Amino acid sequence: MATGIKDILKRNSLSVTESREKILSLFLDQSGALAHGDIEKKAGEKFDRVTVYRTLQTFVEKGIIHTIPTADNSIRYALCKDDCKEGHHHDHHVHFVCTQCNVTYCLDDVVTPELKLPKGYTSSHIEVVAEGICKNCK
Amino acid sequence: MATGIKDILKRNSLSVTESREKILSLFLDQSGALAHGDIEKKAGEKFDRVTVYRTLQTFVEKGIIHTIPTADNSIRYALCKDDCKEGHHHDHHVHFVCTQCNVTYCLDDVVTPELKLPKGYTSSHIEVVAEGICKNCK
DNA sequence: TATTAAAAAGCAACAATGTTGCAAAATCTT
DNA sequence: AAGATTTTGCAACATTGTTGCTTTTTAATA
Repeated sequence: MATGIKDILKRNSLSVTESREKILSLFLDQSGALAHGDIEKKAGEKFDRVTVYRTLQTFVEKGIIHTIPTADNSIRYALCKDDCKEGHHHDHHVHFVCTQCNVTYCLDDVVTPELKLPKGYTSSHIEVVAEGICKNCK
Repeated sequence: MATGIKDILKRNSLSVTESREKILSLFLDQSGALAHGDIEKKAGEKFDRVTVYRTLQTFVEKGIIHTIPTADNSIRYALCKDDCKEGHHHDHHVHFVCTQCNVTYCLDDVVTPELKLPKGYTSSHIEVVAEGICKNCK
C-alpha cells in the first residue's frame, strides 16, 4: 500500500491541501502523539487555528488519527494503523505517557487486556493509558 | 471512621466552608463521576466559578477526589476510596463511561489488569476506561 | 488547458473554559 | 471575642474551542 502523504489523503477521499499535507507530515515525522497545542505551534504560524481544528476533526472522522484520553484536558492525537476504517477504529493497543519527557507513545504491540465487568455492563471499547518512564528517559 | 461531610474535611485539615460542604455533598449524593461543568451548574448559582475550580483542585490535592481521563476534554472527578493519602492515590480500579446516559462509574471491584510493557518502559500507574452500556441503560 | 462546481481556508466574532491578583469576608485559634 | 489565617468573590485576562460567511483553492469536466 502506498504510504505517501498524498496517497493517504486520496485513499480517504480527501482533497490534497497544503494544511492537510503539513499536519499529516507532522504525525508521520515522529512516533509520539501530538496534542492540539503542539500542532498549532508547529503549523499555526502558517495556518489558521480554525483550519487546524477542522483538519484534526476530519482526520479523526476518516480514521487517519485517533484521540488518546488524558487526565489533563489536552486531547492527544496519534496516527492510526492501517486497519482503521472510517467511523470504525481498531485501536486495541495501549498508550503510554512518559511522566518525564511527557511524550505519549502508542504501544502497538501491547493489546488491551480482557476485563471482567460487573453484571449488566457491556463495553464496546476499552482505553488503557499507562503512565511512567519511557525507554528513552530511564 | 466518621463519614460526615465535616469529618471528611477536618480529617484532611481543611477548614469547613459552605462551598466545600456543598461540593463534597454533590459527590456523596450520587455514585457517578462529575465533570467540572456539572458541578458548576449545580453549585455555580451559589458560588463563584473560581471557587469551584479551587475547591476541586484542593480536593484532588488532598486525595478526596480523583480525576478520570476522557477523550473529550472534560475532566471528570470522582470520590476516592478511603485509602487515598494526600499526594498518593490508590485508584487501581476501572472506570466505565456509559455511551447512552453519559454517566461515569467507578467500578471499584474491577482491578486494573497487569500489563506486559515493552522492554525499557516502567509504569507507575495504569488507567483503564471502558466504554459501553451501563446496567441502567441496557 | 480553461471553466466551473465543490470543497477548504481564512477571517472575524463569539462562547466556553481556565487562571491570577487582590480586597472583602469567613473560618479557625487562643 | 479578637486577631491571624484562610477562603471567597470579583475583575480582568489568557487560552481554547466554535460558528457563519467570504475568499481562495482544489478537483472535475469539457
